[in-house]
Amino acid sequence: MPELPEVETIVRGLARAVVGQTIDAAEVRLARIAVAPPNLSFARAIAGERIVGVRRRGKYAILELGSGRSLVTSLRMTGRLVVADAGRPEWPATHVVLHLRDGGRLRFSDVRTFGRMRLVGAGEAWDRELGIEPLSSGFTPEAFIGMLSGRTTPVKALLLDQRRIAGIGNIYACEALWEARIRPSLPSGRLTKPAMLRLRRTIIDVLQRAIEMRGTSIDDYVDADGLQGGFQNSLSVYGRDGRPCVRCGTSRIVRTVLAARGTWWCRRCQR
DNA sequence: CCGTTGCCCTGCCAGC
DNA sequence: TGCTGGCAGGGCAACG
Repeated sequence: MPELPEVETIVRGLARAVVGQTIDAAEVRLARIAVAPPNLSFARAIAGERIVGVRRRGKYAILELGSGRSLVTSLRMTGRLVVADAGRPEWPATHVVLHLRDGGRLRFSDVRTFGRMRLVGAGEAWDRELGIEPLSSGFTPEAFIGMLSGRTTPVKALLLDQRRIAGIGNIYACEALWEARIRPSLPSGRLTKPAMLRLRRTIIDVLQRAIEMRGTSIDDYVDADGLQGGFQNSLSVYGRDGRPCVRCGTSRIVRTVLAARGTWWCRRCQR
C-alpha cells in the first residue's frame, strides 16, 4: 500500500532521525526479509555502517551508507519502517531491528512479509529497471505522451508499471484517472492528446496533495514516527464503490477488476 | 519485446 | 456463534 507519497513521508521522517547515525548492530529475526549480496551476511555487513543519507526512488526507501553501499527497503503492502527509542513497544511482526548508536531503533515490520530490506553494493544498478519519477523535471508532457502513444495496454495498467513510471500504486492510479475523467480500461494509445496532458497533470497534483497530507492510511501505513497520514479523508474514488460520485453526484462508483487489481471509477464521468 | 496471469503471505470479513 | 473462502496487492517469474 505505501506508494510514492507514503514512502516520501517516511523518508523525510527518517532523514531527520537517522542521518549521521551509526548502526551498531542489526537484529534479523526473519532471514528472508533481509537480503544481502552473495557471500555476505546482512547483519555482519551492516554493523558499523554510518547512515550518510536517506532518499526515495519510486516506492523504495534508501539509506545511503558510509561505505557506498545502500540499504534499499521495499514496504510492499504492509511494511512499516519506524524509528523509536529502544524502550518503545514494537509493531507486530517486527522482522529486522537496526540498533542506532544514540540508543534508538530503526525497525522494519511487515505482517504479510512481502517487504524486503536489501543491502546493495556500491555502484550496483539496482534501480536500472525503474521508470521516470513523476515529480521530477523529466516527467514532461512529451515524455508522458511518448509513453502512452501506440500502446494497447489499459492506461491504468501502464500507470502501475514501475518500469515506465516509478511510484504510482493502485490508490493514486485510481484517483488520478478519476480526476482526469479517463476510463481506467482505455487503451493507452487511444487517449486524446488533451486527455494525456490532463492525466499527467492530475498524476502530479494528486501525488503532491497526498504528500502534503503525509500519505494515505487505510489499513497499515504509518510514517517513520508511527503516525497515520491524512489523505484517506481526501480520496474521491478509491474504495468507495456503491457511493455516489462526488463530482457528478448521480452515478455510483463501481469496482471492477483490471490488471488483477481492484479498480474504482465513475461510469458517467470517466470515458 | 509485449502483455497477461499466477504466486507469495496473513488478517479480515461477508456469507453460510 | 463459529467457520471458511475469497479478497487485499507490489513485484517478480513464467508463459504465449
